[in-house]
Amino acid sequence: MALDTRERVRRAAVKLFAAKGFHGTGIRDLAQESNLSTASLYHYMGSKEELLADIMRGCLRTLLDSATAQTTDVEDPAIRLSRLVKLHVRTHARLPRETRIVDHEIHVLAPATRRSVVALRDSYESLWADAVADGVASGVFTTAHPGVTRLALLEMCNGVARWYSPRGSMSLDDLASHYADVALRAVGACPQRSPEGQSKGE
Amino acid sequence: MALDTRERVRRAAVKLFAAKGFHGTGIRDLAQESNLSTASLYHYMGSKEELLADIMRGCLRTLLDSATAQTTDVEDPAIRLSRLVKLHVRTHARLPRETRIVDHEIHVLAPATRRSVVALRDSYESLWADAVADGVASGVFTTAHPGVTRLALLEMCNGVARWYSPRGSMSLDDLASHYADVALRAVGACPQRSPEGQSKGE
Amino acid sequence: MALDTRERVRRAAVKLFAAKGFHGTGIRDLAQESNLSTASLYHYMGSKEELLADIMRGCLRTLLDSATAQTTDVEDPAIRLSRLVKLHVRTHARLPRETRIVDHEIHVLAPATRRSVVALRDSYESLWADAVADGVASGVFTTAHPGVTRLALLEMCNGVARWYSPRGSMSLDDLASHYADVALRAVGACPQRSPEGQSKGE
Amino acid sequence: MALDTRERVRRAAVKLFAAKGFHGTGIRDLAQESNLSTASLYHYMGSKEELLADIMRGCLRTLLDSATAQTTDVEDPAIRLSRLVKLHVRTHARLPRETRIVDHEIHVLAPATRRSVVALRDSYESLWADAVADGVASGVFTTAHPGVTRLALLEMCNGVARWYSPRGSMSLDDLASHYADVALRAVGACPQRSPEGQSKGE
DNA sequence: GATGAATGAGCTTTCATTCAT
DNA sequence: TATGAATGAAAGCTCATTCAT
Repeated sequence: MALDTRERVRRAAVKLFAAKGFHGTGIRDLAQESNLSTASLYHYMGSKEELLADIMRGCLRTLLDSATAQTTDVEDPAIRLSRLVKLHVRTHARLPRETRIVDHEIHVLAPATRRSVVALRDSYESLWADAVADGVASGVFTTAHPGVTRLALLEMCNGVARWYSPRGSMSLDDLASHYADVALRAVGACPQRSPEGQSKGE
Repeated sequence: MALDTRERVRRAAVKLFAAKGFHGTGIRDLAQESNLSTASLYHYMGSKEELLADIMRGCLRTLLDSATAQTTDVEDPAIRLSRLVKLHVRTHARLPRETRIVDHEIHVLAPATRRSVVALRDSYESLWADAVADGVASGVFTTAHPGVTRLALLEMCNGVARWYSPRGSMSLDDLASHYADVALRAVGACPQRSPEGQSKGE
Repeated sequence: MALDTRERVRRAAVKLFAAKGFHGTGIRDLAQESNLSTASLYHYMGSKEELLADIMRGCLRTLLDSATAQTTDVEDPAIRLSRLVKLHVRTHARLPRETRIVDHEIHVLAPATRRSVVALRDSYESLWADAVADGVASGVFTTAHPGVTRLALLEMCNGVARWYSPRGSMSLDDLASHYADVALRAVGACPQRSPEGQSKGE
Repeated sequence: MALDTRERVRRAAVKLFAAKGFHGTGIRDLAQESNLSTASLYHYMGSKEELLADIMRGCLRTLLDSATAQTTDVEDPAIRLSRLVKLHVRTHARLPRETRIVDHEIHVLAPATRRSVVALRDSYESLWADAVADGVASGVFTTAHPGVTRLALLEMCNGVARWYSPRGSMSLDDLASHYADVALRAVGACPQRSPEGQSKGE
């Protein structure tokens, strides 16, 4: 099954933006990597910046949708946080380039576009904030600085995208579970009675 | 006390590289921020890339020297790791822009320069690796994947540079201690009997 | 017949490089003379230096090919030398700008490019050297310093590019014949019995 | 005896202008070659262009003065031409860099300066023109195109600066005599009865 | 006499993008 | 759909020169 041209361009952009940065990647680099002329490129994207924004929004939307699906109607804040962490870690391990782009290149976007991306990110992070806040409210979590804790946990998990290798010694499931444990400990929950079994889902 | 021009240029670069990225920062931006003409800029730097490399090396050397000073002749691996984490967190909280530049812009450097910077970073990280390895060897730490643990901890601490604000609710000392606790837990040490009192030093 | 753009650029470069020198000619001068923007210029050339090298190689290749065609299978060294001189003079009179560029700007080229151009020039000059050497070997020529003689003759003929004007009082044929006579005298041959009739060809 | 600084600058300029061309030589190159700072350079020269003009004028004035001294009050046009050629050849062999600068870089000069240099050159060349004209008028020379002949002879001799090496197989005296012979033959004089003995003088 | 500091103007080249075909 | 041609703007950097010290 031949790869859709638009998708080829997207992948080229993901590869190059992650490796050399948005400003370090020229339109000619994208064209070459996509096996297209620079002019043809513009049949498949609006502008370089829109291409970047599309990648970011796609990544964040997937994350947000998955996270929403996995936490909706889940009462226990510990289970919610655990699932969020596992999903986040898995996503950053599997799509390190997309997630690094989201993490590193937001400053590039023009204000209007940036707002739309940041809004998505905020929606996603509010799932984390809610889980933490609910845990604190119900007495399951104890943390003096919920906001700080949320950010610290998020950044810790983001880091996975910068070092995880599927060829390494650790399985993705173990990794995700390990990070979930660390997170629950960080909010003062008792992860030794694991809130739920190994979740494979994403 | 008037600020040395060379230092003014360095600060301008730190500010702009951190905010807009190396490739997103033009030589004219640097000149304006330094209150210099673009031509004058070149009295105080070799090239834009050398300026970047100098900033990176300066940051890493300071970190390496401080870390070495604080861990040399310290037997206990838990104390060493604790001090490394605290220093790292403090440095990333106090110099978030320098450290983010080190973390984000290494790919920009030409191979030869990159090697020199990476060598410094490796020297620094080997202090972490040694502490973890010694702890494991002496049975104080238990971690199945020392390499992964080191990277995960480093990235967790790096994250501080991306969110910490001195105007926030958490003091730098509390933050550093907190991260040290998390780190010791992550390697299976027992931080409840804190390996040493609150160290204020850097 | 409209002039190919690439050729327009080449002619502009020939005109300007000859008049103001390579380093004295800016990319903006070339663009203006070619009726192109500076950016468009780069559709038709690799770089300013490659444009120069192309001009040089084109000129030398034409000269080499013509010279080879006119001297191959010619036994008599006097006839060969005579033809080489006439061709050289004619070429320098007709294409004074190209030939002056070849003569004046070789030092500009980067080492690798320079080697390729010098190799062409050496191939061409070896035709002269062979003619002289064969003439000496067969006793037709007498010159104590064949290498010096070759260089002196070449430089004498190169000079034509610096002063000949088609509006002057001397026809190109007369000029070429005259130089051939001088050359044969210089190697001690007897040109009064002209080695061949007036050759109009090139 | 230490070398006067002004003279050191002049020699540096001669070396570099000859090797890389006027426009190919930067003020920094000159400073480095002179062991001076760029600012100090301006104590010893007016501007880069004036330095060039000074070199040219110096070279031409020396040539003109020597030529005048050697031909004044000499009746025989053959002797005059012979001496002019010998002097010219010797000068171009001994000072190939200065003479090449005169030959190659006149187009660089601003109109006013150029006029002053060209005036000197014209004065010098008029000695040649006079010798040829007198020879033709008195019937000693026969050449249908005196102007062309003068230019061709001059260029032939100029060529010496581009190839002569003092380490070569030919002495300077032989070379100069040889060129004088060629020149006299070219104007139809009979050099076999050499117009005068070997002149060593310059 | 010597020079670090400074600069406006300029350099060659590349940028992202458009458009006619 | 695809692309050669085209470009205004900007990139990083160097130019020759001046001047206060």
